[in-house]
Amino acid sequence: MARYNAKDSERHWQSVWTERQSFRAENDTTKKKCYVLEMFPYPSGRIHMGHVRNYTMGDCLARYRHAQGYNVLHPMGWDAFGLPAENAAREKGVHPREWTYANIAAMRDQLKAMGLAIDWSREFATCDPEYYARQQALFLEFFKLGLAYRAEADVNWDPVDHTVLANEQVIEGRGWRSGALVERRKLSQWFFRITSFADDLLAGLDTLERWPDKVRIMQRNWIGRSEGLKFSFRLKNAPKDSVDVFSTRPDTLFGASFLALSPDHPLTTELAAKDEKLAEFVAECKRIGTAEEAIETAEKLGYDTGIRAVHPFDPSWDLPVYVANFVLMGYGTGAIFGCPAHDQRDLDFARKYELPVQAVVVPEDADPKSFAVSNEAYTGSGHLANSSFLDGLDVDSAKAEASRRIEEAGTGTRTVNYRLRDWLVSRQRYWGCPIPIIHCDSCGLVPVPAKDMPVTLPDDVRFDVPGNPLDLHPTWKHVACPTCGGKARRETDTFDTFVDSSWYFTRFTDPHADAPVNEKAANYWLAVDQYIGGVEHAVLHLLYARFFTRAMHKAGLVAVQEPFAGLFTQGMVCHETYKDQDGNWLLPEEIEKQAGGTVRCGTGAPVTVGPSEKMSKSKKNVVAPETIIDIFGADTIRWFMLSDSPPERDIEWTQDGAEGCWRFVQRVYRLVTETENLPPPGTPVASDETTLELRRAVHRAIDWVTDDLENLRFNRAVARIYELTNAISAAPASSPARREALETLVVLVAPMMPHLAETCWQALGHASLVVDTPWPMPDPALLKSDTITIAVQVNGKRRGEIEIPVAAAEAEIRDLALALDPVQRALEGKAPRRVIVVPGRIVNVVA
RNA sequence: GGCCCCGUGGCGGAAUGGUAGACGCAACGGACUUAAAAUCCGUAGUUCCGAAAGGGACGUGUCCGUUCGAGUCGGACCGGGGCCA
Repeated sequence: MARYNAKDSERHWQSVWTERQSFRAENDTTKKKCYVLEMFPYPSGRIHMGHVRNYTMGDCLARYRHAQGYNVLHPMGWDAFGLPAENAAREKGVHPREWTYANIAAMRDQLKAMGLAIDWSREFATCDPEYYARQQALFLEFFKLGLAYRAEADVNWDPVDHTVLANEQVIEGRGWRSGALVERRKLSQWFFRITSFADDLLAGLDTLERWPDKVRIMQRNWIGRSEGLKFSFRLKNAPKDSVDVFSTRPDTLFGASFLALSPDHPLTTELAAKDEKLAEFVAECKRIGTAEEAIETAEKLGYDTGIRAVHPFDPSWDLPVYVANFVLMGYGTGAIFGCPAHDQRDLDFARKYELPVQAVVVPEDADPKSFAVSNEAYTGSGHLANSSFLDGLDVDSAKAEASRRIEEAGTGTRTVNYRLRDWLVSRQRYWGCPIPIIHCDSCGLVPVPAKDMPVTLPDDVRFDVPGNPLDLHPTWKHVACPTCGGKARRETDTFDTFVDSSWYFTRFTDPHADAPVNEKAANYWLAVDQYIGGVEHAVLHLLYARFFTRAMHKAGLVAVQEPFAGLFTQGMVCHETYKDQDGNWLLPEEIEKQAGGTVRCGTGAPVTVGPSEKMSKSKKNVVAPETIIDIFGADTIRWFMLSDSPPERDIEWTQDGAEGCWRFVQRVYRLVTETENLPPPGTPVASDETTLELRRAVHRAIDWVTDDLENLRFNRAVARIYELTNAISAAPASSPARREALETLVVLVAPMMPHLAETCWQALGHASLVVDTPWPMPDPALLKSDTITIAVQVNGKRRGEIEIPVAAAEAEIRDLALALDPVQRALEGKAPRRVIVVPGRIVNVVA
C-alpha cells in the first residue's frame, strides 16, 4: 500500500510555489484585494505552537481568499528590536544584531517549512535600517504636528530592565516583561499624545463590527472616559487656601462626609514635611505599591490631617480632610470628596473612621424617610433626598444642577476625565530605533536634519556595564547642533518596541518605498481585512496601532483611521503538565503513558499528571513544532491546529490527536490514489440513483465549508470535510461522481493541508496546481432534496419521525404524524388538543 | 464590587427556539496478519424492563419562568476564566 511521504512532498511543493511566485501580492489597484495578517513574531529563534496556530489560521484564510480570486496580501516580518537581544549580548557576548538576524534566519526556515502562502518578497525586520529610518521620519512628522513631545513626569521605572515603561506595560504593578515591581520616578521622557485622540479612539470602537466585543470593552475600559466636575473646596487651618477635587457624582455632595488626598498629592507632601506621623503613613502607603488592584483590595487606611474643608453649598458645614491610601494621584486631581452612602470605598473608609453615612439618593421603591445604607453603598438610580435644592431630582438632573451651581459660583468646571495617559515611548536601551532628536542647550530640542537622517545605531557598544549603552558610548552622542553649530547631544533613548509594531502593517503595503508610506499602495491595501493574533495584545499593541493610524491619517499619509477592519483573537495552545516525585517539571517526551499510569521513560518512576495549561518553558509542557513537522509533516500539524477546538478557545495539544491527524492525511491520500479506473479529469458528471446521495454530500460540503471558512469556524469546516470523506468511503467506486467528490475533497482541504492537496491533485491527473484552482460553488439543485425527515413530538417529547415530501401539505403531515404508533400510544386513545405543524421542521402534538 | 465570556458523554466539541451529543480523540468487539503496526467492519449518554427484538424513564452546572416546544430566550444562584475598579 502506497504511503504518503509528507517530507518529500512538502519540500517539493514549497519549491514549486516559490518558483512560480504563487503568493506574490500585486499592487494593482484594479483588482479586488484581501489583506490577511497575523501578528508578526518576535524573533526568539524558534517558532512555538502558538505561532503555528496563529499562522495556520491566517494561512488557511489567505489561501481560501486566493482561491476565490482575490489579490491577497499575506506578508511576514519580524518585530526584531527589544531587550532579549541585549540580554543575549550580555550573557553570550553576541552582538544584538548578529543574534537577531541569526534568529530570524532560523525562524524563517521554520515558518517556510509550514508551507505558508506568504509573499516573502515583502519581508522585513523592524531592526532593518531601511525600516527604522522610515519610522524616524514618521516620528519627526508627528513631532511637527505636536503629537510627540518631551516632558517631565512621574513615570514607571523597571529596575530589572533598567528602563521606563508606559502605563499599559505595567500589569498589576509589575513590568510586563521583567515582572519586576515598578518604581515611580520623576524623569524627562518622550510621549506620544494618544490622549488627544481619546474620544476618537473611543468612538471608533463602535465602528469595528468585526472585532470581538471583549476587546472593544477592554479598550473602552482602558480609555476610561468619565464625565464629572472638577471643583475646589476652601480649606481651613491649612497651608493652602483650597484643594481641587474631581468627582463623577457631584449630585451626592450633600452626602459628603470627608475629603481624601492621595499620598502622592502635593499638599500631602507639604504637610508630611512637617508631620512625622503623616510622613510615616505616606511611606506605609507606598509600600503597598502602585498596583490599582493591590490598592483596592488593601484595607482602606486614612490619616486625619486636622484640616477642615468647607462645603461648597453650605459655608457653615466643614468636613475633615484625610490622606487616604485608596486615592490615586494619577486619576482626576488626586483628591476626592467621600460620599460613603453611594461609594463602596468611601463607605468602607467611613465605617472604619466612624464618619457619618447620609443617604442622599433613594431608590424608586424605597421610602426617602427611612432609606439608609448599612454595609453596601447604593450606586443605582433614584431621586435625591436630604440634599437641599437637589431634593426630588433624579441622579442625572441633580448632577447637572450641582455642576451648574458650582460653575456659576466660579469654583469649578465640568470636565471629561480619562484613565488613558499619554504613551511614554522612550526607553533607555540600545537595541531599538534611535529617536532622531538633538539636545542643544541653547536651541532646545532640534530634529535631526533630513541630510543626516537616518540616525543609525553604532555597532561598537559595550554591555558589560549597567545602563544605556548608547549613553555610555564614548563618541556617538556628541554632535554639533544643526541650528547653532554649538556643542550638542544626541537623544540616547530609543523607542519602545511597540512603536515599531504600530505601523508595520502599513509598511507591508510597499516595504521598499522611499517615504515611510506609499500612499497609493497603503490606500489600496488598508485596512487589514483580517488581523489575527493573541488577545494579550487587546490593549497594548491594538490601541497603539489605532493611535498610530490616526496620527498617520492626520499627517495625510493614509486614508483610513482604523487599521484593522476585522480582528480575530485566537486561543492559546495548552498541554498537560508532568511532575516527578520530587516535584520537578518534566517534558512530555520524558514521560510514557502505560496501562497502570504515567511513568518516567527509562526509569519507570511514577509521574504526576497535572492539568492542561498554556505551553510554557517554565512548566516544560512544550512540544516543539519542528519535531512534529519532522515526524508527521506540516499538513498534519496544520490540520490539528484547525480541528476540534473553536479557534477563539484554547486548544490542547495531544500526541493521540496528532496521530489521528496523521491518519487522516494518509486516508485522504489512499482514497485518491487507490481508486481504480477513475474517469479522466473533466468527465461530465450527472446524477443518477447510484450517485445522487454522494453528489448531495459533495455539494453540501462545499456549501458548509465555504460558510464556515467565511466565519473562521475552522473546526466546523474540518468536521464537514470528515463527513465528506466518510461519504466518499461509503460510496460505490469509480464514477464521474466519485471523481467530482475526490476533486472537491482535495480543493476543500487545500487551504488547510496545501501540500497533501497538491500531491492528490496531481494524482488525480491534473497538470495544474490546486493553488491556481478556483474555489468551487455548490450546485443549488443538489442542496435541495425531494423529501425530508422530520421529528414528531408529543408534548415536546420526541416520539418518532416521518419522511415527507418537501412540499407536503400541513394536513397531510398532520395525518401522517398522528398515525404513528408511538404517537397513538402516547395519546392513549384521546384526541389531541392541538397539533403544531412547522413545515420542514417538526410536528408537535399537544395531548 | 461592576461588566463580559464560559459550563453539553471518558475527552475536544456539534446543534437558525424544533430529532441533543454531528465530527474527531480515547475505549470496546470483530476481520485481516504467524504476530504486531497499518487498515477495514461494528458498538457506544446514563439507567430500568426484556432472552431477544424492542420499549420506558432520566439527561446540556442548579432552581424558577416564558413557550406547543428551551442546550439555545428571561430571572436568581453555583462554579471556572477575563477585563475594569
